[in-house]
Amino acid sequence: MELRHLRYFVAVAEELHFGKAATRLNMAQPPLSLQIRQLEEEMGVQLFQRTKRSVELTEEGKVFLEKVYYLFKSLDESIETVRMVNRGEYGEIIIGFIATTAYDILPTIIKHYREKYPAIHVVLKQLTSAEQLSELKNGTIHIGIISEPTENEEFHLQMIKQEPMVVALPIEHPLSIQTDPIKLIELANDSFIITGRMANQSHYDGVINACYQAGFSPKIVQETEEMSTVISLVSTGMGIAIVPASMKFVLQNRVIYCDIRNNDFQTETALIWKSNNHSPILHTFINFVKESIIPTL
Amino acid sequence: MELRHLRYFVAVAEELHFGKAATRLNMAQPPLSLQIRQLEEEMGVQLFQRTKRSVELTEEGKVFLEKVYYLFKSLDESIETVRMVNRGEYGEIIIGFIATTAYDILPTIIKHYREKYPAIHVVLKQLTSAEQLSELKNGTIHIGIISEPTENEEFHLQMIKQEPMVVALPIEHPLSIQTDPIKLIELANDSFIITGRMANQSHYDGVINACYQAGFSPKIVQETEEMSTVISLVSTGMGIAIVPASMKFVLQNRVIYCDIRNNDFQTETALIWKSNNHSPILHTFINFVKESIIPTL
DNA sequence: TAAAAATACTCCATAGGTATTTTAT
DNA sequence: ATAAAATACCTATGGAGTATTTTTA
Repeated sequence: MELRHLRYFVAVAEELHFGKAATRLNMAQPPLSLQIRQLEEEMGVQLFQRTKRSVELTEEGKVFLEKVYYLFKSLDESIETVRMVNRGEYGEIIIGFIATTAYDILPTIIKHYREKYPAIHVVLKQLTSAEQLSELKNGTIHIGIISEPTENEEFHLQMIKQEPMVVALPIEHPLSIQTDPIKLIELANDSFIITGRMANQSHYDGVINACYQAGFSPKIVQETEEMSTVISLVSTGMGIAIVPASMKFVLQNRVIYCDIRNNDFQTETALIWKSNNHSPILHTFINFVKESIIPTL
Repeated sequence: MELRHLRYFVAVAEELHFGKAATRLNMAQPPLSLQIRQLEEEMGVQLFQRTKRSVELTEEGKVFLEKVYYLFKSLDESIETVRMVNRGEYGEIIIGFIATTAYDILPTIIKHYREKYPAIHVVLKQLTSAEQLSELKNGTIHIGIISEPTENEEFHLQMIKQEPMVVALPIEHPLSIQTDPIKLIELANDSFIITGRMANQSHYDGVINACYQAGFSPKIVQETEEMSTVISLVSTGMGIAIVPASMKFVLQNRVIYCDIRNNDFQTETALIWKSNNHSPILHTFINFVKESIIPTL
């Protein structure tokens, strides 16, 4: 049995006339009759009641016609789905991200991406930058959102955000009433809260380095896993912290965020993916981020 | 696109080797490669990642493989369903029946028929014998269960039950204590309750005729639509009735059923269908009734 | 260099065409 | 008499085979 037989069957079933069906199929009547007979023989069932002068569907034929309509519909949908996969509009993407992006850039990207590509199943995995590199390698995530953009021939990068660092102060801190940018050296005697070097290496090293440049070594009283925990501890008055500007909206009634004077210490957020991954879904996602998110920064 | 392309695609997708797939398909490798290329061209999508030394499915190919498995499964099921229609095991049968069979023969038939042919949707329509003949003609029922078997070249008949008539007496009736069969002439002065001639012509005429043969004309005090209403009225003491023996189980605590002496007045129940209807479901049903019900009578 | 897919070509099975017959209205 | 499907026979497309080349691990 071939699809040809089914196409011919539908034509004859709809026309109920071998001659007209043949015309519609751009073929002659005898081969059409032959093909229908072949189909009936293979199925072992009479599909049409032929009375030389008129053709009608048997009960078997009526049931089969409905089934064949459904089959062709399924086939068309299958092909369309495959084409969507090809255009990066259908499938699954597993996205790794660092915790700091969860409050700012990630929700925006995912919300708009889901709206534009509703047939793609998005899986989100919160990981450190280092973990993302290893998961990219073994294929358990397709793309990462990291904060330590280090160019490399194995991976491609796309910068998506550069933001300045700000100082987070408990509301009772003496500097919290100051409206001018703070000089880092003013914090030389403060207690610092910071995410651990394991959890966020670039941030840890960045803070240490910025303080060193300012002429002091920060006194670290507490390390945490998450940036949000840092803010939470600042709010209790345990100490101060240097955090990306995007954290400004966390606990803003109990924590004061101050800009840093002459600051060139920034945190950079980038997309990262394996350079040999040519999956259309991945590249649709990358292009989506490039086109829709970056211009709004 | 033909089913051939899909069959070949499945073979290559499962073997991930054109040579082995060709062997499995009992064909040579080059035409197989050609057919797969044709399929990819028609779909406008790469299904395999060929690297001369190894073949693997692309993301598109993986999705398509699942869809194609489903398509072949649907096709197989469709063909099997059509064959079931052909064997009279799938579809719908609309059965007309007279009210008297609803208490006895009909439930038994339908219960066992449904068990044996669960894929057939049974529709039941209670109609008079006359109504069944007209509904058979216009095709709104497929088979009837009637009580006026009149042979005819347009219809075929199959007797399914012959049962004697009995007398239904209210419990307070003088004859109700009698255990011997009643002579009809003993009922000459009784009030008769009977189903109307419109509702059940053969029964009405049969009762009149039986009384006439016994030497009297029955005094009819009430006509009803349904035989069960007749029994109900008998139970109130309004009068007596002559009913088929199968009614014996209705209201048996308040109505006494007595056999009739030297009785040759019987009610006959038969299947009836259009002689030009060769639907397998219909004939499966007829054969089922012949084989399973008649031997139990 | 060896294994596997792609090319190049050849062949023939069968889908499809033409002419005609059969059959029912 | 006519319309429509079936039959008989012919043609040719393209599916499949054989031989060979290309490619890469």
